[in-house]
Amino acid sequence: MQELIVICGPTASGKTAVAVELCLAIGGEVISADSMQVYRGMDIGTAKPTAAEMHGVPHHMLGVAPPDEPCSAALYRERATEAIEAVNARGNVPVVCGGTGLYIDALTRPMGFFARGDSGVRGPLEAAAAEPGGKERLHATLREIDPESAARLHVNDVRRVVRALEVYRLTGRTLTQQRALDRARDGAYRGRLFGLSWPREVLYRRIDRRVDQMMADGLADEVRRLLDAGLAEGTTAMQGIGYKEIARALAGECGLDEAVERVKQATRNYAKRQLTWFRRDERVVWIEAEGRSARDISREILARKENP
RNA sequence: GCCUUGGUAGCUCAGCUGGUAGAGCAGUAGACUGAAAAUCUACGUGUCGGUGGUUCAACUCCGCCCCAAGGCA
Repeated sequence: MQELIVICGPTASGKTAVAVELCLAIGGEVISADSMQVYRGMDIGTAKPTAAEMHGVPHHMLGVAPPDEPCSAALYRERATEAIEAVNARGNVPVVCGGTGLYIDALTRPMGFFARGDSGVRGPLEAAAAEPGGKERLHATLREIDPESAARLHVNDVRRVVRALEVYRLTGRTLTQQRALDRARDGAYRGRLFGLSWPREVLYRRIDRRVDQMMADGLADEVRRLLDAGLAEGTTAMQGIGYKEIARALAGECGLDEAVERVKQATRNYAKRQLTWFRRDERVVWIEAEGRSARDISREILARKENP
């Protein structure tokens, strides 16, 4: 099974530059693993690498989907797998780089992603959950058909409870049964994950600075362009950090300064969630990034890859 | 100088006819299988501005002082 190098870590940890350095060193091409960079027209707010930052290294899975229809981990895996195989065919090395843990797992772990979301099934379930006592009833229903999942999921985690019921209605198998089937299979690739690590306070300061830079680079204009193009608030893409907050400011709900503060706050919260995700992944080899150049870090990754 | 209103958790504030206090946010930790930058969970001892007094008991009532905002001179 092919081994995939994956550069991961929280937002603003410097993954992009490290991936590029690594590719320059080994003849690689970057496969982005980012749930927001896949959308077209969302560049500044997603910190999509610019042409200058790419240094001629080909990048894939950037801006490959229209922002008005949601992408998904399963869809991502399909497209990313195609991209990886194309890189292989060219005789180059695919280097996965991104902060969306689920997308990385979609490539490197056996995950079924059984049953595409179906609004005909999901809609009524969500409506039922919204009624008084509805969450409790749905959770009780799940407990009957799939006690293990019910025990695993909190009553308030409506999204996952609904999804578990949806999978059962759509496939006739419970989530627990589906997951058991997964365990018997292999993932598409074996992941060699390298995570970039920073002292928390330093990372938070980098985030604040980067948001200011995004504003200077024209984030507000980018959001306005998307809204003018008809992208509705509440779509998956518009739930991206930086987009939902600025959109509200543009609608006059708050000042731009206040929106910027919220973007920073939301980004810091997000970085922390990413850390929780990657920390529990036993495959991740953590690399101290503070005070080091991207090239230096990429050298360490190569060395560690050869001598585990 | 006088009057008024405030001073309670990192921040914004609630509260007590007197029985030593609690929300939201932040922070920290965790979860996560076709929405994942989403969604969900857990964690609250702080000189209740200071100091005297009344009281069995004061964050709560009274006096004085300090600080902030506003008003009057």
